[in-house]
Amino acid sequence: MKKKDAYHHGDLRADLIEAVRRLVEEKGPDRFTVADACRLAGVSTAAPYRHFADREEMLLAVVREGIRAQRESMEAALIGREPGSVEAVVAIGRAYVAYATANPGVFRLIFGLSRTHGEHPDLVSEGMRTYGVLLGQMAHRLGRADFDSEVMARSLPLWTFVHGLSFLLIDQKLTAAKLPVDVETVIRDTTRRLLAD
Amino acid sequence: MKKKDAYHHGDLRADLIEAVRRLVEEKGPDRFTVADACRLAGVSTAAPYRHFADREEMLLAVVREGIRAQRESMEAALIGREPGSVEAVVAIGRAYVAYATANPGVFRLIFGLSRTHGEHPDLVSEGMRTYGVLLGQMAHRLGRADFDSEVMARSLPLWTFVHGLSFLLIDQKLTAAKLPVDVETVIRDTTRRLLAD
DNA sequence: CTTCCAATGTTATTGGCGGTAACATATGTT
DNA sequence: AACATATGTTACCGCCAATAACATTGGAAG
Repeated sequence: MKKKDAYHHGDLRADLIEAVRRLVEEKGPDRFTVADACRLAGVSTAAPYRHFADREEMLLAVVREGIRAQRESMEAALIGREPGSVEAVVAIGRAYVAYATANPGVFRLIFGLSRTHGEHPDLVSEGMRTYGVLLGQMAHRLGRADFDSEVMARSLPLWTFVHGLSFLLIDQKLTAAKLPVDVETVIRDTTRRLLAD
Repeated sequence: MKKKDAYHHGDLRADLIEAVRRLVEEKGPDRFTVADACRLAGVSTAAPYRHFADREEMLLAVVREGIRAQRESMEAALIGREPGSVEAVVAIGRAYVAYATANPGVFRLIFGLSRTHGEHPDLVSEGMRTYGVLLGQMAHRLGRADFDSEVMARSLPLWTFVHGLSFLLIDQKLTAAKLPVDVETVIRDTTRRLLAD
C-alpha cells in the first residue's frame, strides 16, 4: 500500500543506506557521521530523522543488509557442490572470509555494535539463518535430520575459525606483522582437519 | 630524570588511562568520551592534552596495556606445563579467550582500531610478541629451532580459532542465538584436532 | 631560602555533530 | 479543488574534541 520512499528525493531512505555503507567502508564504522551521509545524499542534516530514529538505526540498516549479503554469497558458493562434502564446507568458509575482506567496514559493524544486537531479535534470527547454512551442510554430512548437539559441536569450531581468520585479515594483523598467509590453503587445510573423523 | 607524572594531581596520566579503560569496558570503545574520562579523574576537559595528543592516543595507551596484560596471562598459564604439549597449547588458548571475555571492551579496542595499528610499529611488535607465545610452543612441539613456515602454518589456525571464539563470545552471538557452548570443551577438542599429526 | 623556569592544570572559546522543533512543500485522495 | 499526511528545511540546543590564553605548582640554580 504505502511505498514510503518515492517522494521528494526519489528514495532517500535507500540512498542514505547506501551512503552510510560507503562511508562505513571508507572511514570505518566509528568515524561515520550522519552529517557526512547527508552531504553524500545531498539533503539537510535533519532529513534522515524522517526515516531513521537515530544514527544507530542507520547503521543497523546497513548491518541487516550486510548479514543478508554475506549469507547469499555463502549460499551461492554451494551451488553445484555435493551437499555435505568437504568442498561444500570449504566453499562456505571461503565465501564468509571473502565477504569480510571485501567489506571490512560492514563486517566489523555487523560484529561490533553487538551490545545492541541482543536487543534486536530480527538481527539475531538473521544471524542464525547465516549460521544455518553451515549447520545444514554439517547435518547432511553427519546424516542427521535436525541440528542436534553433535552437529552443533562440529560446526562451531569451523565458524569460529573463519570468523577469526576474517578479523585477523581485515585488521591487518597478519600483513602488518609480515606474516604471509595463503588464505585459500589455510581455509582448505583447516577445514579438512576440523571435518576429519 | 623526568617522572612526567607526579605533579599537581599525583599521577594524572596513569589515572586517565585507568579511567579510559573503565569507560571502554562500561560503555564500549565507541561510546567512550574524553569528557567522561576527565570527570572520572576529576580534572578539566583540557587536562588530558598535556599527556596525550588526542582522544586516539588515550585509547592507544589502553591498547598497549591490554596487549601486554593478555600476553602475560598467556605466559602465566604456561607455568608448570610441559613445553609443546597439548595441555600447554590449550592453556594458552584458554587464557586468550578468558582475557577477551573478562575485558571485552579492551579486546574489541585492540582489534578494532586497527586502521591505525599499522601506523604504530610498537603495537605491531607487541602483538607479534603475543603471537610468539604460541609460536614458541609450536616450535618446541615440532622440534624446530626457529619459526619456520611449518611452525607458522600449524599455529595460524589455532590463533584464528581462539580469536574467532573470543569475538563470538563477547559479541554474544552464541548466547543471543541460544547456542549453549562449553568453552573449555570446545577449546580442548578443537586444539587437539588442530594439533593432530 | 629565594628566584625563576618548565611542567601541569583551568577557563574561555571554536567548530562540528546528533538530535528536536517549528516551519515549508509536495503528494495523492476525496 | 482542498485537505491531511508524508517528506524536507531552517533554526536551534547541548555535548564533545581540541586549542589558546592564563594560572599555579614543583624543583633546580643561585
